[in-house]
Amino acid sequence: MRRAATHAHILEAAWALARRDGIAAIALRDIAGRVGMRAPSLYTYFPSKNALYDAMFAEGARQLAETLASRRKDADPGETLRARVQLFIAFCMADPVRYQLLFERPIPGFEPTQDSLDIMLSALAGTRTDLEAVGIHGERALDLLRALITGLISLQVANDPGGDRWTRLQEEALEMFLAHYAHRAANVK
Amino acid sequence: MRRAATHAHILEAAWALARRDGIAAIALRDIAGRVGMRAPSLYTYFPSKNALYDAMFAEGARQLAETLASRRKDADPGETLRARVQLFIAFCMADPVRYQLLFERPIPGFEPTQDSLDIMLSALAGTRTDLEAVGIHGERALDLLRALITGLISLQVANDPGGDRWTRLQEEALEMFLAHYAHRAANVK
DNA sequence: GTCTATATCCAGATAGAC
DNA sequence: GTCTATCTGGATATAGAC
Repeated sequence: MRRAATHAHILEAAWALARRDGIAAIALRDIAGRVGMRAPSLYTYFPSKNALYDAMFAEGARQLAETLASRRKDADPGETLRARVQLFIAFCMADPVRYQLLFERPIPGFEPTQDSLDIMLSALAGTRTDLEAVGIHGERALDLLRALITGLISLQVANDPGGDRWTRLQEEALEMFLAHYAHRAANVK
Repeated sequence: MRRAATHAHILEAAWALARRDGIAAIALRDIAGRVGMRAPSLYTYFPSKNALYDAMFAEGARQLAETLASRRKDADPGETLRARVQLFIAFCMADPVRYQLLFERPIPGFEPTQDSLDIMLSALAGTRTDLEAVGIHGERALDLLRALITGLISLQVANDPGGDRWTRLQEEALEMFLAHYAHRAANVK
């Protein structure tokens, strides 16, 4: 359908502008301009600006789900976990604006719908499984790993965009995390 | 002077509104209303809205500097480091909007002046010293510790405001970090 | 110093013609 | 489906009277 193509075209324009001006700064006028339309015509495709944001969120979440599902599954579960972390960080750095939309709350007044959040949750659900495969269980461990990864990414995006000052620490960070739990397990024995 | 008092009164009103509506959403009308003025009168005290933001930034940075300078200095340098981390996290959680202004870039078009940034830098300069006191040197270690703390705080603020799901992990996180470097040092020997 | 009035600009959203 | 015209509401900032 032509309609679906135009729909996709509008989303594409929105992403391009978001990457240029920031996700919160995109204007319907400009998006419309990019696809050869006037602003009111967008309302044929999206009932509101927040609906457009929600479609962007859902699209990003689907991309993340695909990316993480494609991770290399190694016989060594530690390698599988490493692959997940590496893919996740690469995904975030490949498009910082997408990262911001998915993991921060950059737009006052916008919250993703439950449907879109569900896509995100399903994308992230496998982390627990990969962690348990290396013998690490529990909510605390999951939260600590998330904090470690989040910290690396957010400092990277905020303070050294385009560089690798923090992302290059990812292997060391993961080793530190794994050693911490290996040590705890050994002490329990 | 009356003038200094009014100046402070305006800043106070700005903080109150920022905490209520978000730092990027405060309107000069509302700030003025809170201090019994009309919007244009604020221009007697601040030449622009960004100048007001900059004054808020500088104020927050001064508060951070005071807080960290007051940390307990223990005979055990590990305890001093722990105290610094604990104070820093408590400072951030005590006012998430202030945290956002100081450590994220929540306002499009606003960047703090060099003078204000210098206050921040001086507030944070002691971290390296405290780290070196426990025998941990180098930029990588500093960056990794920063990532760990940043991750805990940003997840806490974003996903469990008012709770302690992540901040309660701070001791474990610091132990993990210290053990990592202790282990590396032992291996080098 | 503070006010009213206004300039200037921007946004999202809707009505209704074509 | 797309357009023009408009509604509604918001903002920062300035001019000039008092």
